[in-house]
Amino acid sequence: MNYWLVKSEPEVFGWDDLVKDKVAIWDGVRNYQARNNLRLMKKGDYVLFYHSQTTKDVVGLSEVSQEFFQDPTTDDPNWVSVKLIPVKKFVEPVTLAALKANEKITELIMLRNGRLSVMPVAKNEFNEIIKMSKTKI
DNA sequence: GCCAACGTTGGC
DNA sequence: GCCAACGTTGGC
Repeated sequence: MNYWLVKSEPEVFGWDDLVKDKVAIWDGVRNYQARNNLRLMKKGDYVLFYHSQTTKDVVGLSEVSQEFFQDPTTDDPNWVSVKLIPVKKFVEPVTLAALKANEKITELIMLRNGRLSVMPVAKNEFNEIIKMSKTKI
């Protein structure tokens, strides 16, 4: 099983929207690196859900419910989507500042490349983030 | 609102 | 194939 993190602007599509809709089609990705990561996602992989721009925190855990398929918002076969379902809202959101301050979190791509919207997370760092969220999975 | 970082585009 | 210019993202 692999671990991932996706970024979303809550004003466009936030955690509450995911819960309300019960499933999200993760479409509109137009970046090759992010696209490559979408293609590597397997059903059942855990996906951290991060709110960019506003609160800048990881707010919950989601899961891949369907592996990649043609992005329905374009006919260009370069672009793919996956489906995500909510697993659990974090008891305490994990802020970007807290991630930066945690010495155990060193590889997280977001801390170096602020622009990538879909990225892998190392297992030990994933576990650390879950621990920081005070949430039982 | 500004600016840094980075990806993409297009001229050569 | 290189590199400058430009656009976009996202933190501050």
